[in-house]
Amino acid sequence: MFYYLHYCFLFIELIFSFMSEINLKKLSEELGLSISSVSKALHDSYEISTETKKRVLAMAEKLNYQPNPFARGLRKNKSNTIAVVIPEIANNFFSLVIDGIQLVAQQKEYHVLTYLTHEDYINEVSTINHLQCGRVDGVLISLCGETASVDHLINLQHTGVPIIFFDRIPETMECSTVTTDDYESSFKATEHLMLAGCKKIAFLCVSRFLSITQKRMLGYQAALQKYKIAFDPKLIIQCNNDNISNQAILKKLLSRKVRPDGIFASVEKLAISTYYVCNDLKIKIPQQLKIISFSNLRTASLLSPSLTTITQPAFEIGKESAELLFRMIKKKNLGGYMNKIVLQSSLIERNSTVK
Amino acid sequence: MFYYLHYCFLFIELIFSFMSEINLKKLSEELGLSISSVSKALHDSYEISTETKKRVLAMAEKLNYQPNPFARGLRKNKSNTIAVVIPEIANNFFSLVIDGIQLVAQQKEYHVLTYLTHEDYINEVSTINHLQCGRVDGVLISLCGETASVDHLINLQHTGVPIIFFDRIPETMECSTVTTDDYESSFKATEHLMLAGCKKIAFLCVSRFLSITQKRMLGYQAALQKYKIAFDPKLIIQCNNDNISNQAILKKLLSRKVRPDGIFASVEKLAISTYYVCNDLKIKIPQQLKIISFSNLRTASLLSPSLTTITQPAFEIGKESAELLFRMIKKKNLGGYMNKIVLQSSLIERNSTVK
DNA sequence: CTGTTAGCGCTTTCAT
DNA sequence: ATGAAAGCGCTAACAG
Repeated sequence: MFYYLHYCFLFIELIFSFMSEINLKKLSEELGLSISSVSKALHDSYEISTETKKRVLAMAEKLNYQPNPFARGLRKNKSNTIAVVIPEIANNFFSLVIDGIQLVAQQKEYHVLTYLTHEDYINEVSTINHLQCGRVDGVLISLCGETASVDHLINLQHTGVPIIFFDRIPETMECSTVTTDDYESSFKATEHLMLAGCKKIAFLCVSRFLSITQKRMLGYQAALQKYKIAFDPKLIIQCNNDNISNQAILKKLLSRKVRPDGIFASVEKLAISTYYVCNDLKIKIPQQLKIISFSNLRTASLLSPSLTTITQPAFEIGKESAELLFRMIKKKNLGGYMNKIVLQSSLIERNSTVK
Repeated sequence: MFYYLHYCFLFIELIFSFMSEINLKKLSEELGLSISSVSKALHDSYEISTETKKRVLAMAEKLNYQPNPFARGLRKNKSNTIAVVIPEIANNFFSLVIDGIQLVAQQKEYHVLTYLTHEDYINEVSTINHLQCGRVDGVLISLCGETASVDHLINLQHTGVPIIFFDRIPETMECSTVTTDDYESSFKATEHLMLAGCKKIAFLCVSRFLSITQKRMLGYQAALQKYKIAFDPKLIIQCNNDNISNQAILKKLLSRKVRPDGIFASVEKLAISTYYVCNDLKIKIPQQLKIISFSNLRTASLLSPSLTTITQPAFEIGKESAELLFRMIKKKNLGGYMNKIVLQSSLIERNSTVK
């Protein structure tokens, strides 16, 4: 019995010896120096002799010393962390954006917290509120489709946290943004369909009041106008975030007696849903219906038939946004100039879509 | 001049008043209570009267008090954060996994740090080492394809951080894992090709020494054996992480005088590359070459022709992994039993691939 | 039921 | 060139 206990304690001790985090105190004891000297040495302070610095660095390396991020964060009021808030991640556009963000963050030795709102406004608000307390040095966000008010973001900005909005930006708030040429590219996309002979082009969107939806719709309307085609509000199709219900909506659209002959999907997933519905309804793409879509689908040209896309430079959006954010963090540039970066999308024609 | 300075100060003051984080001290001053009472009230301690609790809660709400995560983390030695370490994010499998992880993390009010290794061992090691110092309460990881030694992970485990490996797991380390039935599903996939008439099936992989590659290859070999087809090492094609060079490799493979009549891609991207190469070489799928692939491509059935897939339950893998991790965090179950969870993949036949 | 205080690990000012 | 000590905001043990 006692032997058992004895071993038990030995075991526990073993665990604890493993678990012992090495901190400045242990390091300094090991070196016979004071805590502050070690700290200074690790920060390459001019106050410390080269000899000592070498010893400290060697020992830190040997014991694999890693400074406690909480102690440092508490003391310096800096987290070395940024937050990325996006509607969803299982999405080619957003996962590419994150890729770009991570690249820059890694270079700057920053950590990246990711949050998903699932297009839910309540989620967005509570996520942002959790960021009020210095958990992050900056925030990158693409608004959820239901964002009604941006008060939560204004509050966050007021607490001194730099925010960069990308792609889905607020209209009623002074802020830095990274976007693409939504109006121009939508104009071109619509024109593309009309040049291919379309007369009744439906515009599919998820959230009518989102900045990008607005701009894309304006581009669509302007193109119609150029070709003297009357704008028909019945061809603006408001979908949502649920694929099943979207397919029902699209089924209804494509079963109308006067069916559209072209689809402009302002979001990738709506184009995909259209494909499935066309398959059900035996509608031939592109003979009976031509489709163009905003999309970052890497297999777009392999689809049957392939999908002509407006492709946003998602990776670059991530990179630019992150770089802009780090510039703001560095300069503590708040209340100053707000930056507006606009990148170019590219229209990728896949021959089988038109003709 | 002096006026200018004056305004300058006013401005700075304004900024600071905005930026003033409210902490327990301010809250307690506002309420005329001690800091500890406020803290206890916020934690719903039995020591505090209902009346006081109400007052405190109301004031905290009013001032939108958020506890400083660094102070709390430092004190409690707990971060309320987990890390997810994956090879890449612009990948249907991994982004779905993250989706599952985030769902669970959000429920548990945890934060999620994401790190990408880009299949680079050096990156993996340095990422893991940065996690030694209590930055996270647990780690979810899928190994990079070049992982040579797992010492960095053993070290991390020894410091007391629970680790769950998913999909790509180490072979030489006692650990908890969440995987899928790679052997069985690969067997079925290979069998599927053989039943469709294939005699020379090439096996494409990215990293030969990865656990999943091994298991998938064993399933492939076992199926060959069942159908009395001799195993040909020349049909094991080692690719890498670069699409361009992979296409060159595949081009070479498909230009052999005795060309394979079936492809089993152990990774989605290799199947896609095969499609592109076949297009170049005018090889008809599936007439001249049948393809099956591990894949989470949501548009697999829209590809031309559609791709038959073994689809791993990526979202569930994420959920299960995260849930297991939180159980370990709660129980501080280290050195104890290691859990091994195995989920089922599903073989999704798309009619156009075979026949 | 409420208040006082020590201390988590680190940085930084000041003293030597 | 090195060390002592205060304090970041919070929690928890202890005192009253």
